[in-house]
Amino acid sequence: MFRVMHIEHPDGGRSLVTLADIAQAAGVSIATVSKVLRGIDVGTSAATRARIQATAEQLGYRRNLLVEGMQTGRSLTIGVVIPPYGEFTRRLADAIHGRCLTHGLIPIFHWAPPTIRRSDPAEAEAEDAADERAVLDRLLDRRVDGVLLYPAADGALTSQVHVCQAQGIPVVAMDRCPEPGVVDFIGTDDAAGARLAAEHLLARGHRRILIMGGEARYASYRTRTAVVAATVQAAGGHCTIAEVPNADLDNLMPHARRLLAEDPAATAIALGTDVFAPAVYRAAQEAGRAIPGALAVVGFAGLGLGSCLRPTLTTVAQDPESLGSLATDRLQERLRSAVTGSRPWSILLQPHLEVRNSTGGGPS
Amino acid sequence: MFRVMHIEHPDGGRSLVTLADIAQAAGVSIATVSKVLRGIDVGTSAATRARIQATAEQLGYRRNLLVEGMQTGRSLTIGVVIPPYGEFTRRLADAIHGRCLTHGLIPIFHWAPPTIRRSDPAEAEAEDAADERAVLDRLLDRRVDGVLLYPAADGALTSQVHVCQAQGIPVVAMDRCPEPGVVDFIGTDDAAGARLAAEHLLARGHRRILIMGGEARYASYRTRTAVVAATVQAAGGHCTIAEVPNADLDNLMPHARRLLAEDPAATAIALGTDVFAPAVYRAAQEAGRAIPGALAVVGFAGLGLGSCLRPTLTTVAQDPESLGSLATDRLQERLRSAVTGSRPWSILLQPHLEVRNSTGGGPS
DNA sequence: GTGAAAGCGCTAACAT
DNA sequence: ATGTTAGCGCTTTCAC
Repeated sequence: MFRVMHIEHPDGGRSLVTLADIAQAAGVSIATVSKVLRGIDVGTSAATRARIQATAEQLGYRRNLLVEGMQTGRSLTIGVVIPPYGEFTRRLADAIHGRCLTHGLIPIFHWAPPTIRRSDPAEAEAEDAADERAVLDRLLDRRVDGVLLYPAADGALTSQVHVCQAQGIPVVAMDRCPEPGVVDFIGTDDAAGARLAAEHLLARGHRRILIMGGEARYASYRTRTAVVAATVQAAGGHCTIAEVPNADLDNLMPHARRLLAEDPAATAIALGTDVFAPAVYRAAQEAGRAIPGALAVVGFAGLGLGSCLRPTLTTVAQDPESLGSLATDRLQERLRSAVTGSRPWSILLQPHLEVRNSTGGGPS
Repeated sequence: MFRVMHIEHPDGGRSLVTLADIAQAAGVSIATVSKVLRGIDVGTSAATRARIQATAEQLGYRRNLLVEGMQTGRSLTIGVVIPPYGEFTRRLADAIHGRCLTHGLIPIFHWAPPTIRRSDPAEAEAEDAADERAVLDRLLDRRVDGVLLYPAADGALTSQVHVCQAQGIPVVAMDRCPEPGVVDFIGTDDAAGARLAAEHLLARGHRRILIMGGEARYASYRTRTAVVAATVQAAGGHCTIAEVPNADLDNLMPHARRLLAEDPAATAIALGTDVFAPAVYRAAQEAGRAIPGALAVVGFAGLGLGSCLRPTLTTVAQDPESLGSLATDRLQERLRSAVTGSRPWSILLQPHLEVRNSTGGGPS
């Protein structure tokens, strides 16, 4: 096979130019070209350096990261496993992507394929786990240098984390933790957030409070529900709690109606997630209860949705941007200090209360 | 459930199992292992095959796609360039990802880094272009097999498309076209959508109609605005048009207010995108105009936002899922038939009207 | 200062 | 039915 080499202007038809091509064109060895192009200073003369740079540029050379990756054992990619659940994860992904670019890494995103929901939760969970496993394997096949994990549930993927660690591939878990203390973890302080929500309602005089909590199999939702309830009760209030599945508006409505009906004397409702808000708003409307007059609502997440709703939703705002940035930066550190450096690291981001109209506060 | 493997690797643990390891353990040659593991039938005996499979499994072999990619010239990855503009692109990305998995490909997403908005549009555009260029280059460095492109604007990236094509890397453009007729393209039929919107308003008796159009430098927005106006005028109606930048709620408000004030006799407004709706809703409220009673609103996009708003937003619904799936499938075809197969392909998806409350129709 | 040479882990012709 | 032999494009000693 012969190689056709055109010398054209920079943007011209660049085909697969190799170091060998440059070496030949510049009259030096491949080794020298390699060193110069990667900025490794072994005392190459300025003249040679310039000539090589120019030749490379002229031939339209592009590094081959597949080969470099194989060669150096560093593919300059990281794997990111995220489920496709909407705005939160999207913002998270954006943040990760941004930080990766500044680190010269490229993230390979792998949202676990949307699982067909089984009626049997255990079955569904098993399937989720299998999916995520497969996904992680595919990432490892690509020889990613590290992995950012957003497990489907707490405790998911522990075995996969071990596989990674055994291979010396750093892992940072986000939002949900596969195995506390064993892997770097960064999440949100749900307890603190729940306290903010509860105290806000208490401060506004509410004592009978509904809690529309998310699925209890997620630690985040468990914590939020429990802490709101505890805080309210400690203040002499009373809570009525419902556990509600993650679903779309239509499927959420029955739950919302039922909960509102369960304690008509309740004057406020705390949500496990902003996602429940539209259903609650509509159910309240159906029941002829004005928000915030007859029912105050506080969400959890800080999604954009909250400011679209009328009245705007008071919510405990999380910070997916920081979550993503910090996780990425941490992973990068692990990557740099090669091996198992310091102890696993575990930090919780503090959410803050975004007071808006659904609790009678805020501007606009 | 999971099997614990205590295979101490001679290499000190860090390095992964290679074909050579398997070959040695199974007492065969590397080539045979390679063939068996890739399912290439050259008449290998069932016994050998089984032995190799078992050994590979036992040693926990994982293929090295970096090497395979270098070797075969097919990295089994595709590059996806998408700007980070929210729900639409997120749904698009999801669809792409899903289809990639079924094709055994892995998408490498690269949303162009959010540009700092320059006051000078030309400058901003130049910057966008530079960003996207860099992004595409990074993808090519990774030796992606193909590229899915969502250009920042029509006509963007044309030179990059040529680079790809010169290298034999298939490109499919989505939603906006770098260069009609030169590259595979799939988009939405904006004209048809605009007609749907206009005819809907006309059918409801509206004759004085406001158009809050998106930035005219995007062909989509230009088309939507022009076709709505033309359709309305053809029916003897009258339009007042404003071009509005893509911005957040606060920055949108002045535009919305101004437009509403400009023709107080107008009874309806057509939006270039659903994103404008919250601002219009608020401006209408400020002006004491009820929706849909005193002002009918029709959006364009079909975002989830529309069903959160009260009243729910009638909108021309696009279909990012189909867009992504079709684009991916098309790229896959190009990948299979190796070289420049058939003529560039260009199709437009038909949007449909989602009638909801903001025009006085629909349920709920 | 620069280059020759030995791989990296794998695929793919060609032998046997 | 299986093994041998070249590479792929690059990095990395270690000579000259």
